[in-house]
Amino acid sequence: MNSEMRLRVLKALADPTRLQIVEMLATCCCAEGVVSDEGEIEEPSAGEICCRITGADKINSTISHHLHELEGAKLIVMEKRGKRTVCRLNTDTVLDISMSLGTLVDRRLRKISEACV
Amino acid sequence: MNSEMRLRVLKALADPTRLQIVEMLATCCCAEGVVSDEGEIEEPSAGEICCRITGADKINSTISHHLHELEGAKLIVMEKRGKRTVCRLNTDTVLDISMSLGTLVDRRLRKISEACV
DNA sequence: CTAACGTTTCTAAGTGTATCGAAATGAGAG
DNA sequence: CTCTCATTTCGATACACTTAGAAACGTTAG
Repeated sequence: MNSEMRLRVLKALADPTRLQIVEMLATCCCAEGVVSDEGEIEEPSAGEICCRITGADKINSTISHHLHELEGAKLIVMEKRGKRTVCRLNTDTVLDISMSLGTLVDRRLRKISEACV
Repeated sequence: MNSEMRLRVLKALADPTRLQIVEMLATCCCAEGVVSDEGEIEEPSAGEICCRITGADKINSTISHHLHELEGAKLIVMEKRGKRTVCRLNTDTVLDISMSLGTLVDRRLRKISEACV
């Protein structure tokens, strides 16, 4: 990850709504691979994310804007499925930025980071 | 680190000038404990940081503002020494935010994080 | 004491960005 | 095709933040 992208990721995370979306995607479905009754991985649509964040029943332009901001920073992946647009966390980018910050200050993390590559 | 503080740290890092300051403090002096000729750890003053970032010979209000923003996010520690104000990185906060993001997506990091406490 | 130095505070200007309502788009249902 | 639903795009407003210059502040040197 180059310097420009690192800044973009940090800017994307530095907003309360967007951070909330990322945390929600991380805990509720993608990281652990939660499986639905039908045996498929649950991936919330933009509208469902909006519902959980704001309580509104329909997606609004604000959440749509934030989702595309996160997509631009490669923090999430969006995929059109019929009428819906499903979203999942891009765990690679989250790990990248975490390691990028951690290796600034800790030699042990630097070794772990190298070992993970 | 609570949610409010996490957001403040991310906002502090999500600015090119401030990120540059943090990276500079991490690489040039504090993380490795670089030692000066006099046998003391080198801690740059606000003016020296400004010089390295902007090339200006004197500190300007913009850099001063950014330094206090970083201090408010506990990313750096500022200490008055006579006329100078020396700065050093607060490695604990950098590690905290790194782990906070990493543990969102990776079980292995969660274990490392627990082991480090 | 005064002068010089490093830094901070104040004030103002300009930029960026979050937010919202309304209109537009696109896909599926009937 | 028409209607509905999920989402995006557009346009406008409001707020926060970066930046910069000038003045003020505290400290050290002479």
